[in-house]
Amino acid sequence: MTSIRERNRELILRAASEEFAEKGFAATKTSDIAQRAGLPKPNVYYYFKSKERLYREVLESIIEPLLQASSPFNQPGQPAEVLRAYIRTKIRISREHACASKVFASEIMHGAPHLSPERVEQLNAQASHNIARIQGWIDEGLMAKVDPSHLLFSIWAATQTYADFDWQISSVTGKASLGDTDYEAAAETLIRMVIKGCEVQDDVTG
Amino acid sequence: MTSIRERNRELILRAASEEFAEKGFAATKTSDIAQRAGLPKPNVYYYFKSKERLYREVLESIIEPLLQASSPFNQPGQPAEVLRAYIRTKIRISREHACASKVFASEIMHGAPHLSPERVEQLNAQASHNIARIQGWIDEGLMAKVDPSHLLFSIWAATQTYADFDWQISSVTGKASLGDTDYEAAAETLIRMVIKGCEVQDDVTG
DNA sequence: GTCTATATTGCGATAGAC
DNA sequence: GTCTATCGCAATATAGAC
Repeated sequence: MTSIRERNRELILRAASEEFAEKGFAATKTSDIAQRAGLPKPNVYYYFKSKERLYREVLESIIEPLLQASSPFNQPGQPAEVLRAYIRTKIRISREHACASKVFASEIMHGAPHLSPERVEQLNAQASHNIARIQGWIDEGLMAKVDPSHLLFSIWAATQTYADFDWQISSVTGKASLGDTDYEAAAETLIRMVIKGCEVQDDVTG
Repeated sequence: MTSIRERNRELILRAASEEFAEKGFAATKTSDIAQRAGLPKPNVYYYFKSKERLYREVLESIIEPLLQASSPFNQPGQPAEVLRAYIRTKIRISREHACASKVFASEIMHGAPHLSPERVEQLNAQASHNIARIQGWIDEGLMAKVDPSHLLFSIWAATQTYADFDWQISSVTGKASLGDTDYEAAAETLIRMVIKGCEVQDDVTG
């Protein structure tokens, strides 16, 4: 059973994600969020104390999926399998959590002023773990000697870009929005660059 | 001879680039720009009519370098040469025009509301040209059949990321700022992924 | 719990002295 | 051409009726 409270909170959170993603934190008006949610403005303040706390909740909503995306790195598996799964998951997040993803990117771009040190530490720890795992593969001779950090940065950038720069991608491709086949092509292209480009040992492609 | 006028304009433009890059358009206060430039606030309005016009000038300052970056695609050359030169130039822009680059990214992320249709058209035309050139190489059998658009998006993302997400990169690597060797490693890693990953014909790496 | 009507503040922009 | 002092407005936040 979903109470009115839960329902309204959900409506506001969704509207806020969209508004913050479109215009950024500072440029977004709480009245616009309320309007998009179909509720009067004071409700926004009633459910979420302030614009900033609402923003923090939107931000928080993307962290869990983001950490989850690294799960392939936390399980046993061949390098090619792990990297493939990771890239596919990252692209899926860009697609399914496009708004929150964009809000997160904008936050990071401006030095993460609203992100708690704990969260930052958590994300960094996962990143360090992934980098170490890649370095391990290199040491075992399972892939070429590339810089693991820069490899990871490239994967982040290339997957995030489908959420962050959707406007540019639409503008260049002429498509209003990307479909299944586009995301499939995006994943294929990046996976190829990583697996072949880094000579990752792989039973499928050699 | 540089007049006071030119000098002050330059000071304000530089300060504005930094402020806009750090906080985004809406969150930036003209008083902060003035303070950073070491000038009183009304001077900002005297030289640049409004906050928005100042912002547009900052934005404009990155377009020329950005279009310039595609020059390898506008000259004859082997695929590997062109791609290598392009990637190196894009990374250099991320480094040398870090602030304006970030402002541009933020603008694009929010749907380019301040960018003139002419500029958008210009950038899209160049992008289309680059994509067509890559497709040409594929048709000639000079590289593997990858999706040229997605390849280009990946290159944009992976090179821009060093400007846009500098905070994250510092945070993960633990370095306050990247040096020559870091940018060199970044370029090497990406070039490898593109050339090897897309099986671009190349006399050097085969 | 919900919403109308209002308080408050902070910032973009300018008038006018030098 | 430059800067001090101030206006006006827009947007966050709330008091208080229902």
